[in-house]
Amino acid sequence: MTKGATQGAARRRGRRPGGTDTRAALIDAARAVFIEQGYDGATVRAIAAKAGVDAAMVNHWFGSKEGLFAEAVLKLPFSPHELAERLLDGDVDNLGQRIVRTFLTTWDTTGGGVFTALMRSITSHELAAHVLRDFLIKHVAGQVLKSVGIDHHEFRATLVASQLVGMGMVRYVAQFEPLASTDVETMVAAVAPTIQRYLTGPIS
Amino acid sequence: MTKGATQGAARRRGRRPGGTDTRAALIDAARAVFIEQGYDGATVRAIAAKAGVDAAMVNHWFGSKEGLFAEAVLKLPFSPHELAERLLDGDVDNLGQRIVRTFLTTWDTTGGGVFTALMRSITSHELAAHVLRDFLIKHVAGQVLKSVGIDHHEFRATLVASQLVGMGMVRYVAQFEPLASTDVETMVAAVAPTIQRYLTGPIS
DNA sequence: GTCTATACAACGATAGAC
DNA sequence: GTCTATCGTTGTATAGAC
Repeated sequence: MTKGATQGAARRRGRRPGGTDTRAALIDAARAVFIEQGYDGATVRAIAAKAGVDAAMVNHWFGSKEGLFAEAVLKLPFSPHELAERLLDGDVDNLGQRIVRTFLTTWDTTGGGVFTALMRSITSHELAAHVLRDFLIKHVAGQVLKSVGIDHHEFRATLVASQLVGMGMVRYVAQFEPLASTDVETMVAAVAPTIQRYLTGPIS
Repeated sequence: MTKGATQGAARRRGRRPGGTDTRAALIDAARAVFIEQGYDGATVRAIAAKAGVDAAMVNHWFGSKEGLFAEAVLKLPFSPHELAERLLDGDVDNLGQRIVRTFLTTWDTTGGGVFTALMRSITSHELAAHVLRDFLIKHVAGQVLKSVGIDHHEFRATLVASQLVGMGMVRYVAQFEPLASTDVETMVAAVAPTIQRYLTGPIS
């Protein structure tokens, strides 16, 4: 659209003059459209149109729609190493609070639409669930729980994930009130004890 | 819908002999296919084939695919009153346990695919989220929490929902191990205290 | 001159509508 | 059944960078 899809006359064939980065434009457009429409709802043509290029460019640069999806949506907007470090910076007894607070502020500021897109991808595209699982378990949960150093750390990790995912589903996707509009600190007070118990408390 | 007036004598041609109810057969088939494939994945043709009728019948009876979806999926064969009664049959101190156990045994026996379908509908179909929310909050959560009789019952209800939805997402949709394979009683031991605190404990 | 990023046309499949 | 629209994808000619 604003990207200069058709600048007055018909788009010219051939290589564009220097500086344009079709690949990056496609990733930006794909992120937006996948977020809005979901994997199946997003069409290659719509993404290409938003990027101001031809649909064939998707196959040229990413091989397929699925390749573009992997590049655009599954490359999350945060560094797992940074995240783990930030969570571990402090007392283990407050880890639950930091996790809930970080989770909510992160997704609140990104608008929640990204989280919805992620859930939509997971529910409709088996590949996404697998990739996300490996990513989370290996790079975030693994690092954090190794530092906590306690038994059943894999089970505890999935328990933590369950409460966080559910909180995101209710807050961002389904938007059940009043939870969807509850301020972050109230949420921390309510949910952090749950996370803390899953991390370091008795679970059986 | 756009039916009713046209189901008289004008539709004689091709009508099946005695007793068969194409409309009901379509709803049954649609329920199964929508559950299995999600809204986008379910095709009108597949539904019609399962019902043993022509695809044109969908348009005839329900106007469109979306009309059929509304009739089939959003009217679940589900008794909220029964559910609420079953949950309330016992001590309030064990309510968390009963909720987790009922949730898991219900969805475990239906295979988990149904839960996935529900989440898929919610994430991809805004209408479904609204209808489901009203349904749950009004008929199930409302009744249960009124009996518990405590402050902030709406907030508590959404907190409970968040843990249950998240547990289902991890167990049935994303299938994160080991939670996905953990037996029901171990899950109850781990998660019930969370639910119980959301219901009757301090949350702020 | 060579390479390649690009646009365009068209294909086969498949959907919902009529 | 047929029609029409649209999907993801592929083949190919070409404009421009190097």
